[in-house]
Amino acid sequence: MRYDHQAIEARWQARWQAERTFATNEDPNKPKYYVLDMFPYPSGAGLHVGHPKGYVGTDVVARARRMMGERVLRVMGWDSFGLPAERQAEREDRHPAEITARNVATFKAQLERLGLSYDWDREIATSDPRYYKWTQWIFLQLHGRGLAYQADVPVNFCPALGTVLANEEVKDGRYVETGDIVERRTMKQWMLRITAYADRLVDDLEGLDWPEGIKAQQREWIGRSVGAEVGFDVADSSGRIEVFTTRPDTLFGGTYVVLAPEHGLVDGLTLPLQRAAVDAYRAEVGKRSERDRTTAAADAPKTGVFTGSYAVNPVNGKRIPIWIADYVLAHYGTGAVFACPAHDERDHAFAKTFDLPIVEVVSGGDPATAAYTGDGAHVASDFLDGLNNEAAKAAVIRWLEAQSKGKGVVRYRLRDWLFSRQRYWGEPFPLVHTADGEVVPVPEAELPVTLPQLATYRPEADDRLPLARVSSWVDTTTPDGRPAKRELNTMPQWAGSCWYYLRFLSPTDDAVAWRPEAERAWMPVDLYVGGAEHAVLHLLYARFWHKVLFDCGLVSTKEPFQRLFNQGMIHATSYQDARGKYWPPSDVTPGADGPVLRSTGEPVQTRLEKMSKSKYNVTNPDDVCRDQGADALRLYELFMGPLEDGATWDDQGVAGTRRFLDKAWRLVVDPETGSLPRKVVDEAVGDRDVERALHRAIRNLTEAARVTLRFHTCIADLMVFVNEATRAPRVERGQIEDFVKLLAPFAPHIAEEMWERLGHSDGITWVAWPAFDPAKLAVETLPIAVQVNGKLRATIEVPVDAVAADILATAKADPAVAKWLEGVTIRREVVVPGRLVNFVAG
RNA sequence: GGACGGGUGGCGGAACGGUAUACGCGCCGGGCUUAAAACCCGGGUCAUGUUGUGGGUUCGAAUCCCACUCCGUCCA
Repeated sequence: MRYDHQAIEARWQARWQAERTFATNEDPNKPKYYVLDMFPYPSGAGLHVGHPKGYVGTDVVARARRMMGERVLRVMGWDSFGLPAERQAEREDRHPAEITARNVATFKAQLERLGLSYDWDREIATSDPRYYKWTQWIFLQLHGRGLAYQADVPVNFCPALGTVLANEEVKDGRYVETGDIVERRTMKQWMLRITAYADRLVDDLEGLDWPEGIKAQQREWIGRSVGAEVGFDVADSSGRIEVFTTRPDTLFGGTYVVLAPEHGLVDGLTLPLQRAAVDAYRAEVGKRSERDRTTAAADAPKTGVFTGSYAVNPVNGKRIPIWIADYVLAHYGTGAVFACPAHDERDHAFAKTFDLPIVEVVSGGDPATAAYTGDGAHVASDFLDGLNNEAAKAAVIRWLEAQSKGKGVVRYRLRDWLFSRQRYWGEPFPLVHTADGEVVPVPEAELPVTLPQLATYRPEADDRLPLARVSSWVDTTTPDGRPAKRELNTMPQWAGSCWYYLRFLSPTDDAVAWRPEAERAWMPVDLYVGGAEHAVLHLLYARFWHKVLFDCGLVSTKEPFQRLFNQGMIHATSYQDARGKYWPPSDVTPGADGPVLRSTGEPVQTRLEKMSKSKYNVTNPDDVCRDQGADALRLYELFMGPLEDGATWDDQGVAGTRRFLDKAWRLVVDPETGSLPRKVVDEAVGDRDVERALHRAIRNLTEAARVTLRFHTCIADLMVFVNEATRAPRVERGQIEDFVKLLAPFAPHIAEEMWERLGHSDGITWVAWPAFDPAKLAVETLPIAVQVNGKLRATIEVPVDAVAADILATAKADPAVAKWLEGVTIRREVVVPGRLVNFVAG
């Protein structure tokens, strides 16, 4: 009786579905655990084996924790609004909803085949009117709090798509998804005031159990800098230069001012004698990209030109020269800086190059040789003398404000969120516009504002928005009966994913977005797993909405996602010829010096890349499930290495985990008889190796499911158990049962089958997790390494309770050790209990 | 240019101050078999060297510290 993965997997999946095995347990007496996968955008391409890596990891956590007696919320849904479906709809001349439904069905079938223990009764899709009703409702909460506003803003307009894109979607003048050209246009757009929450978005990162790198990226994205805006009067003129600085405490050391070459005041400040040099410099700088200018190393040669004019340092009245230089950028800060070469590296390099004065105002360094940016007592700074950096900053800001020469300001790199798109396949805004320009919210009772049917989704030459084409939809009335037109923009794709984790709490309730008691019962998300590519945008937007909802009293936690974990990407080998064309592996064959094209013998380059259909390096999980089984695939996904690391797909690897399952199967099913092997017995056997292997696995697995998520070593432990149990002449039935329980989170189908064959009829999902017994790891004797001067010379076996003196005596008696101790004086004897002894001799 | 990871057998990785390479892949040899697949067993003794390179701390460093170097990811 061989292990027939297809029959077993089909059978148990059917049974789980029929019995609603994974329906969420809401027993309030159990500890709660909300484990969430970042839900996918259901693309037309379907899943490849890279997608489910995180899902399998969370499934192990969910299944293990259920067995540990916790109530687990484990759900899946679809981020199903978005441009790709709209474009696919154009190509196929079908409705985006139809395309989306088809893609969702494909994704869902693929996920179901993996045996993931989702509570499918809670499935949601952001493009479902029952869902986006509430997205619109949340928008109204933001609107009502003054956090949504319209503004004429320069936007990234993509003519090919007929829509505006967020900054994050544009790189080097092109849409990151398609490579279409993007241009700047000024348009009236909806904005969300995320900047109002900037401080809290930075500060509340503190208590989150997130990877440090992700927190750092969010902080950097928000880019809070605390400093001052300081006015420098232009000498002999009425002009004034506004300067932003994070180091106002060093104002007394300011020896010149630098403007960006593009700064509006430059023309007026340039004296006739300097005109030619300034113009030439500006022309030169114009040729360099901003990227170039900021990338220049701190020690790169500094360039710049004196304008001929002087400014007055507001703190000491000194006349200081005004320069222009490319290291100052026009639209960063105010486009102007005051330079304190003693305490800023770039200013220092600049001052050295042009022989400008360097005045030390913070003690602790040597300004003649390098800028000192650390803390220290201020000197030569009048009323700041003796203060440290922090105190001096506060003091100088107070002084500037009192003198009306400046003020303390906090600047952010973060901009308000451009929230409208000129697309069809997104949430309509629940707003109408009256003829006199009033914006009126649609009453909550009339939500959702559903999308109308359109004949075509293609952008038209007149740049009219898609929704403008349906006048019966556009023309409406305000609640008090005045004629009005509906808002024609739709929301960006980020909208739906900003709050989906809340909808999962009561997904079928049409009366509320989520039930408050369910929110209190489950939030926050205990473990959120997804790709690091969402480090900034999705996670920042969702945190922002969550905080607004918190302020509205609609959620009880400040933050939505307590622990964040990023799974690594799966790569696979791709083959590219000299022209850059990709070839499928079937067209490539090994040659004398590396792989070549089968057809022409032309050499091809191999690279490890992210899986992608266009690179012909995808592996479809359906194929793996068919050939090796979902259980073998699940095991391999996790066995490849640490969950957070990238890994390379290798078909041989799945064969390995499949072999492991075959071997495990034979522990429970005798291939000859089809029943339990004779070696599995009910009485105690007392095989310490088997027992130790089992409890090592229990300990490691328990820890992995609770904390570490280091499942690859757990699988190794399960393999060790199987190897030990296979080798042993007799094994206790209880040990086999415990092993099957441990296997269940990883390979649930085969585990269910084995569990049933062991005589249990009620399924393994809710069976109690095995208890770890440290005594079972105990041994009678221990191998002790014996080192002489740190080098291993022998290994001795001693009783666990041996005292140091006995261990040393045994060690010295060992011939291999004695040889090295002959004729030398032992100066020190190091004994590490249970580990080693080291003789330091000389 | 900056930030964050990371360089360990032929390969993925384990160990994260105490016997470096658990577990798996591949390869080689042997067994079983008429043969193959599957499966099972084995892959070294002593010495020396050895975890990207160089230095430091320590009785002892893959592990901690410093410098360098290379690779990856993100940000500019």
